[in-house]
Amino acid sequence: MNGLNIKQLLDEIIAQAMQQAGIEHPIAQIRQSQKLEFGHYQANGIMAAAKKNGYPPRVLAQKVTDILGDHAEFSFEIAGPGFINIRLKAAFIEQNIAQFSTTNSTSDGKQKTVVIDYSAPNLAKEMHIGHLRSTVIGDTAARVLESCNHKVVRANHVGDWGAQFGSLLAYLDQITVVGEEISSKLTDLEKFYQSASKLFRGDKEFAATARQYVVKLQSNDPQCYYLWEKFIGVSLDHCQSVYDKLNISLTIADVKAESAYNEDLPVIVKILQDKTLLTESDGAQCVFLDEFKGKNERPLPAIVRKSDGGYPYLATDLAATRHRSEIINADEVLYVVGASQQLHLRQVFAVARAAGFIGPEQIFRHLPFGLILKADGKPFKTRDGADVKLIDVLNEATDRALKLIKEKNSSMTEQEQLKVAEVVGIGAIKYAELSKNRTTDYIFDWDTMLSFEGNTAPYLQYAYTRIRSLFRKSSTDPSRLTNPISLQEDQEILLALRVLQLIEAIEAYLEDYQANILCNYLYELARSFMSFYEHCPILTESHQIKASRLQLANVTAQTLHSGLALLGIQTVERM
RNA sequence: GCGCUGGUAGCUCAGUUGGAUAGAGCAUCUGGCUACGAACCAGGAGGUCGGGGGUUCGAAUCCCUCCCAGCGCGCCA
Repeated sequence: MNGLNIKQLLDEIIAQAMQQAGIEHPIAQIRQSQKLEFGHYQANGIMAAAKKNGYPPRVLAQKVTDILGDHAEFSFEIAGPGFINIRLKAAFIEQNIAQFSTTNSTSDGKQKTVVIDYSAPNLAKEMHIGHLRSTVIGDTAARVLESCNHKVVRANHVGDWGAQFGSLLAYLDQITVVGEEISSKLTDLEKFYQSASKLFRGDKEFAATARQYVVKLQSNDPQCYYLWEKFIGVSLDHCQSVYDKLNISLTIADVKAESAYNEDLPVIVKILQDKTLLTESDGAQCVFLDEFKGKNERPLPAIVRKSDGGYPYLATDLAATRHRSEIINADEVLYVVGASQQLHLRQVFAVARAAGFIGPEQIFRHLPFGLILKADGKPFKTRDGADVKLIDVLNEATDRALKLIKEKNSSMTEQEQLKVAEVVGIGAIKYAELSKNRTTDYIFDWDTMLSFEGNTAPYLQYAYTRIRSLFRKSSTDPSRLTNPISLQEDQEILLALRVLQLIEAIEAYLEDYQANILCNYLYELARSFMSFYEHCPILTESHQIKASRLQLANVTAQTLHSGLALLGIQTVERM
């Protein structure tokens, strides 16, 4: 974003004044104040600097504020042990809100190519609740980076290879009559998976056949390959329908499946061998790096080829690093993968670096996330121990939203109600996910997850509809508003300031891709609007005030809309 | 055993990298709808920040130690 970053501006102004006061390498430590009585922003760096230079903190603070003098845009006040509380003058906010635009983008000018590895369902299973986090978190990162004009490569590293496909293909072959359309057998995927795995467990003959199919698949047997391709196609279509319903920006074109790296696997091993990184251990080809220790301080291998000649997923992941580094030429690669994979990914990155697959300037980074748990702290499963299907969660969400809509607003057409239920229900799920700290486990409870009150997506969406309603009521076209915004009431000033802080939220988000920072920002924005809306009449005011407040409401709506869009959450005109 | 996470209000979670009297939502209590939309607003109550040491002007945050929970630690992905 290249809009005004107030925090950054203040950082420069205060640091410069500190320097003039005799501080070397000053750090102003500007923060948004927690309480209004401490101003809009505060500088916390005076005390540390004073300490370091042997001044009494308040004396230094005085010196700095004297240098700053009677500023046109800010007022400064010394408080407590040596804080400088900063207040923005209304005129300053008015002037900047007039230039505000949500479509401004990146600052530092450097466009990066960022690969984001996310979602990555296993095609041998139906998508379940466990896929929600990676999918939603990764999609947000993709949207935010794109909004900052970076080039984003979405990489959906789907599992489409390996032993678990043996029984599926054997079963598919068994139930398919020659000449019959295969996809008709796969209309109910869930039933298909269950039948296949039931046979695999209960029928020894079938299990043996299934194992043969694994071998056949790996040796590119034509019939087997044909079945596999069909199966993968149907399975991917199923995933895509979930993505569409969830409003995820992934498409079929973003799929780069595990099998896509099959031909690279021997090459990877060869390179490792040529670089003398390989050691044979118990028949397996391993890379031993000093930094990895297993149980009892034994060296921990990264196994790139198993003793049976097969390749483990570490080999595939290595091939993927090479592709992303050398072919895509990524500046940064983000892996949105569960926290339990941490050691694995550390090994992947370390081996890839040792082998030269990753250049020294390239950043490969794991963005871990925790588990979704039940209220009792155990992993989230159905009563009989099965995974909860993602599509069921989404349907439950829209059903609940629809029910609520029917209670609250029956004037909409059936079709509109359904549309709004989708937007509200799906928004609630995504927001519930994104508003929590990425790295920790969290409790999934239907009622809190699908709550439509308080700090939730519907609250933000509701704020948006209230604004849209204002424009309907007053028959005003927001794009025709050209009048300036005049800020009188505290609620107006705080709301306008919030709007201007969007850029700070985005930059804070990009530090560590913690979406809850964006959520918190949007929630505070919506709250500020609600407060303004209650306190400041709009449509009943004189022309000038009315126009100003409508203008302020309009930039708020734009900010809510584009902020929610970064999270992949939509808005509606009515709800 | 070793490593990585985490332990904050009754519940679910924040806490901008060391700042002021630790904040939200839900639940609970008190007010506010012949509506610029009450999916809301204004306010109250609720805390030994797992325990104990330490570092300093200042600690939920950094260090040490102990307790508890989750995850990971050679050929599943």
